[in-house]
Amino acid sequence: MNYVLLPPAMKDSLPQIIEAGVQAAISDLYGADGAAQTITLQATRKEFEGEFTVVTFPLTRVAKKKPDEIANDLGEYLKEKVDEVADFNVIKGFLNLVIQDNYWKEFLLSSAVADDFGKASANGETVVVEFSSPNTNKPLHLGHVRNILLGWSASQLLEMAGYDVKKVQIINDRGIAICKSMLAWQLFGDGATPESTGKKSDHFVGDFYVLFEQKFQEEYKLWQQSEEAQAIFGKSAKEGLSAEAFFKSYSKKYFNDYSKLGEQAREMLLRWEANDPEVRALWEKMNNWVYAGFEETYAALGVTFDKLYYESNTYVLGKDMVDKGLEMDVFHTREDGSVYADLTDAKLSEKTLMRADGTSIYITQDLGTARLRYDDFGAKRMLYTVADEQNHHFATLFELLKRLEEPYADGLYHLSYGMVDLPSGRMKSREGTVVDADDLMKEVIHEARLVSQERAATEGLSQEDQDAIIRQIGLAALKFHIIKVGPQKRMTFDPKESVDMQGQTGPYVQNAYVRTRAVWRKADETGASADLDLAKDYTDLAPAERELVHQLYGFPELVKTAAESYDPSLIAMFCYELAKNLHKFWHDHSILSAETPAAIAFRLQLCKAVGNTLQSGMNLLGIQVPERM
RNA sequence: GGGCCCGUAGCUCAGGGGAUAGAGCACCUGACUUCUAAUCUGGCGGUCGCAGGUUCGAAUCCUGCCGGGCUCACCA
Repeated sequence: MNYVLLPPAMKDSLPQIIEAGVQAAISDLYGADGAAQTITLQATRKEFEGEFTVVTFPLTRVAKKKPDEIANDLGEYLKEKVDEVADFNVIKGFLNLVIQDNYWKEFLLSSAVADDFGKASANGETVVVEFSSPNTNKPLHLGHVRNILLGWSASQLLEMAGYDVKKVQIINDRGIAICKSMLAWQLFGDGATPESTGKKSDHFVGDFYVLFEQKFQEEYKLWQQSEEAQAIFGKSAKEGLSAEAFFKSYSKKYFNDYSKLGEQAREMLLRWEANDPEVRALWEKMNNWVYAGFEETYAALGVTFDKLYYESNTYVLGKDMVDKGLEMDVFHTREDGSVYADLTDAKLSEKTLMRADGTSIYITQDLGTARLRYDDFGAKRMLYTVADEQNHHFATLFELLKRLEEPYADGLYHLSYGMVDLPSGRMKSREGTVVDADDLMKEVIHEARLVSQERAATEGLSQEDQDAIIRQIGLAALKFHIIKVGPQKRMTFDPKESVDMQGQTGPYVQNAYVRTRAVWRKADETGASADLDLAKDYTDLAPAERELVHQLYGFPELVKTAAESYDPSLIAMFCYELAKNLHKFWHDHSILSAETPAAIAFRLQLCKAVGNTLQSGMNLLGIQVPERM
């Protein structure tokens, strides 16, 4: 990957320079093959002076000396022979290296201040990122929010790392669930519409889904009193099982075999599949309501997609993939005509891909959809942002595509993430504990408004501008709170903590950015110069200044790492640390009344670079930064 | 039962061979005449689930156990 990071004279990174220097030192001082040694290099702990630390313990064998002596040897050598190394100190076998101020200055003023700092040049590769992918029977909830933030951030990261990213979602727009909403609307809706009720349209449809479940439960409760039901209970219930427990587990069976409502819903699904014009029209009407609602939510979250796939189209796909598999002899036919793949040698199970009646199943569609996306975009990498409950499904899907020798098979990745719990436990739609995405945003924005009202920082701005800022702050709190947790981890979402605006939060980072902007506004007023040549005259960087520059220095590499591991939480942590150091610097040093004009210019440039980097970092997370707050 | 994931401060989370294990919240504490106090200072807080092993060095790697989650459909 080519990073537009350093001017030609600085094309080797500091770790590379140091490593080469240490290897040369080993050859020169100890007569061993330095190039054969792996050098352990790490960031210097902040309680010691220096930026990079060489761990000398592993070198005792080649050097035949004590760690402290080796560290001193190496330190002397590097200080003398490597321009970038200004000084060193040794603590218990750890060699801490201090980098030349000139190097940091050159880096800051020529690279870090650039608007595209950290951005890789295009690599000509396309990657498809799937995320969100909701059902159309109810509005988006907290679980979707984590999914969307992860998928979006991964997309932004990949883009910054040089990829051409296509953001897609597959919308589950068919099946029994939407039929339930449709039926409830038909039976109990009385011709109501989102307009007539003033409800947000996806919530309107979701409410009918809930209503269906209510009516179904009422019907079910009534049926449980019947002789038929009691007979079944008497016959099928195991010893000691209460009626309540039995009927709870029997619900699905009741829906399929006895329920009037169930029968009607299933009939609607059949009519849908038979392309019944009336049902199709209703289906389109209700789905369009849902889409309009989703659109609002996506817009509020600030996400967009390049292409939408609909299951009503893709559920027929995959049959040619099955044929291909049969031809290649990686899939096999059973006696009843059904098709399966034996994946037991890959520590997976035997997987059916086609029923005896020739109809396909879920995973078959996914085979076809993967191929369709490849045909659409030519992407050899595809990312699926889906909760970890589907780990096995994706392992199976990827294995199948590999055996089919699909050209993109090696570039498939399941961006798996842990589900979101509430402090009270798991979210359950049946128990009404699901946190709605729209409500959530409303709440954090409300909270941001309250905090904002105690301050006067945005006085003089139009109401519209103030509202926009408040929105940005509230959403920053929410998004940062979710994205700062590593994807793999199941997370507990406490609504109280999600509206925090102090400490390790989005608004804290935003505030650091705002400060870097405020000082530039003031500089414009007072006519303070930020001239680059003037800034170069600054000497003797303060520890807080080198710390900031050093941190900026790591950003491009971090973007690369985060993109490769699809882990936005790394960026969130970086933004927080950078903001923290900016705040500390701000507190300890004056910028516009620094000792010399050169110091003022340097610090202004430092603020600019930090501000730009905070902005890029936050944008990678789908978070905006305001100019004032 | 098999497979995968998780277990670190009261709570939410970082760290995934290297120095005395870190942040934030909460609690206690000090700092606004200044470029934004949504900030900064100090304090309190730990058998890194348990037990073995590998290593100069283990929260980190290996093995076994304990606890939690997900999954192993001709459901989606």
